[in-house]
Amino acid sequence: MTDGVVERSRPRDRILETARDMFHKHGIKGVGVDAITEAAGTNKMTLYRHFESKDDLIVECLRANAAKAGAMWDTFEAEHPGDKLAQLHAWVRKAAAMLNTDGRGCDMANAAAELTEPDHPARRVIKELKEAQRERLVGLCRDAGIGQAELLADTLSLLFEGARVSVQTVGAEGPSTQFVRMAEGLIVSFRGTAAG
Amino acid sequence: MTDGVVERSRPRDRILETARDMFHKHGIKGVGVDAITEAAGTNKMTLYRHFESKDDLIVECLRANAAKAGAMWDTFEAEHPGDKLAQLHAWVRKAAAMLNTDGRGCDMANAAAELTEPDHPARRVIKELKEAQRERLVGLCRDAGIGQAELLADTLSLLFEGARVSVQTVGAEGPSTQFVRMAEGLIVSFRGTAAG
DNA sequence: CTAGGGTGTTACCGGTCTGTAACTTCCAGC
DNA sequence: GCTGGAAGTTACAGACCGGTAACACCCTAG
Repeated sequence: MTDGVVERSRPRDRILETARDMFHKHGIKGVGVDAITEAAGTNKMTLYRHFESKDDLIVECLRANAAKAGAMWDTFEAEHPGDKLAQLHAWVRKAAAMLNTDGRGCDMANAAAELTEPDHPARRVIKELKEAQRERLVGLCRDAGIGQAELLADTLSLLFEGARVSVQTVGAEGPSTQFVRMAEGLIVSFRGTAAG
Repeated sequence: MTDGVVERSRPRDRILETARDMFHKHGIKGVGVDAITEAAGTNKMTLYRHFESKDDLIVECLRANAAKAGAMWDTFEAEHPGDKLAQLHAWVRKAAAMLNTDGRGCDMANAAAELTEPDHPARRVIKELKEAQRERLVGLCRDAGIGQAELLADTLSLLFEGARVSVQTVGAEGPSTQFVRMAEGLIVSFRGTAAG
């Protein structure tokens, strides 16, 4: 078991953290609540005292993931204060780094692939959080002075999403190795036509 | 139940077809063998006479999917014989059409998201089939006289893959609506630098 | 008509799943 | 030291899972 995040903290936090890790590694339907609580060093009753159901736990995990991703954006601003173009390049580098360090794709995309029920509570939060991320990337492109900010942001976003999928299907030595080149080329290309 | 593909044909074919449909709609772990056989108008014993295990059935479904996708490529050649560039544009149109008619992503990508065991038999065939598809797209780009054929093919491939994921997470009205524009723009751009 | 293979039926195995009940233990605040 | 709430423990319910055994059936090839 490499899933033993059992530091001493409040049981709810340990459950949430452990669940995030295990859902990410093994998929949502690939992990039972028993396995989560055991790895978290607690028990099932405690889980159900803090979360209404497994579905509720899933939703909370997705929100926690989004919060962590949001914190990543703040580091871009901190490292390149005011320089939006540099932040965009930082995003590209960070994205590429994730492709090489994590063989699993985006948790939200994976969750959407697994949870097919149209009215599953996770589906609406996935949509909501993905849309928020898109807004953030669009804003970055726009503030970087790029004309067709939406189009560039969407293109970069789809490229990254596709690269994560590609890593999961053919591995990190496949088409995803070209991600940085693709992304940087796109940014250059869009900057060229930036008739603001 | 909309999963009733119960035309009269040999049980093995019905099982395979039904399983493909149900795996696609509900995910692999979201469908049990009982549900498949019932929808296929047969029973579990017959399934296990034709397939070694559920995993074996999964693999056969993926291969059948790939075969169907392969047939699609043949229609491009049939509709635009010899004209590789026209075939490439046909691929773009076909890809875009799939984004609007099918809210679920690529079966292989979804399977890779669900089947996390590193040595799952499906993983190697997913990789193998995806690599074959890549070869086909690279070949098309190259025969269309595009200089950096591999890079264009990989870029288009990642874009499409990402668009399918996007449809699954935020819906068909999200960034995927721009797929054709992105793809066509890329082809134009790569054709411009086609220093053959 | 008959033989035999493909198919259908029923029942079952052992395991796992989410979720709950009833009870005990621990520990911090007063 | 006492108390109250949070956490742990055990057992269980009810459903579903993949997979198998034993047997009855039907339909076609000879």
